[in-house]
Amino acid sequence: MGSLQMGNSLQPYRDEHLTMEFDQQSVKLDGERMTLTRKEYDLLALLVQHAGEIIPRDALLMRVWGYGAEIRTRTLDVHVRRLRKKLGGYADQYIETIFGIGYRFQPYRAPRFFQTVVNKPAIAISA
Amino acid sequence: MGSLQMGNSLQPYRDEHLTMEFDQQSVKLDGERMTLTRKEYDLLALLVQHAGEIIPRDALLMRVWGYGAEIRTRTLDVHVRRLRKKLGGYADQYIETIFGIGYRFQPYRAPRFFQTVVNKPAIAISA
DNA sequence: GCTTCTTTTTACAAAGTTTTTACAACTCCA
DNA sequence: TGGAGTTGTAAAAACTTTGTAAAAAGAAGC
Repeated sequence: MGSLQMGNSLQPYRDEHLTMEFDQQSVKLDGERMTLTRKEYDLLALLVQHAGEIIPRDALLMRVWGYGAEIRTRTLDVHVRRLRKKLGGYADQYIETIFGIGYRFQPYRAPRFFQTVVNKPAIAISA
Repeated sequence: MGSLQMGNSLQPYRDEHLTMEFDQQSVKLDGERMTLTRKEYDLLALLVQHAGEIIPRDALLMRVWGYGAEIRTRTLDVHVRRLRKKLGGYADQYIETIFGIGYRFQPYRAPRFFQTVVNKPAIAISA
């Protein structure tokens, strides 16, 4: 408990093109540092930390923005868009839209056959 | 916002070709993930959860759509059709029309001779 | 004050889903 | 076997959700 970074000392994420070191807040795409704004980083980090799992919009808005269910906003969509832009050609590969539910980050070339990760719920976080 | 499932942590359904995990909202046909829309999923889930039992139209319209008896609509038929399409060659095996009453989901190769399952009423749910 | 960068909102377009419509095909029973 | 009632089906319409560009609002530094 009571650590400076509240429970964010997670293992780095690493795949063919993307690496993300949570303790340094550094993200690299094909070796080049991606400069993300605070919200962009928070959003990507949350998605990546639950790679392979669907995260509902409610949950993203709650965890990244602190918004409750009553708030109606498009800021999540706009941030997803900017993340995708910065991810360039890999955008579609990485950030998947689950219509009517939310988004899912998929590790590079994660086989599409296995849509969910073993031993983890399909919907990772609830709002 | 999206009301997907309310506390339905039921046992998964599993047979020769079809598996359905209610807590993950995942449906697989011969190992391949079936992508269903919300209403399609809700409808199939209700039918599968009462496999072998007839569910009247009224009950389906009430439980999946919240419609009362006074509402006249063909949306149930259309959704059944789309489910059957996605079930491919197994459609007739799985989703049975009970003329004048409703529909019944039958487990794969469930014997047609026994029209009702032991210890269960022929008509599962009432509206 | 201005300037720059970030975030949110607005307004509309695009995509996806659900319902209705219209008619064809089927079932049941007098 | 004929016809009323029920279900199947394709296509259109209605509706909902997501994508996108641009403007507005907010925050931090000079």
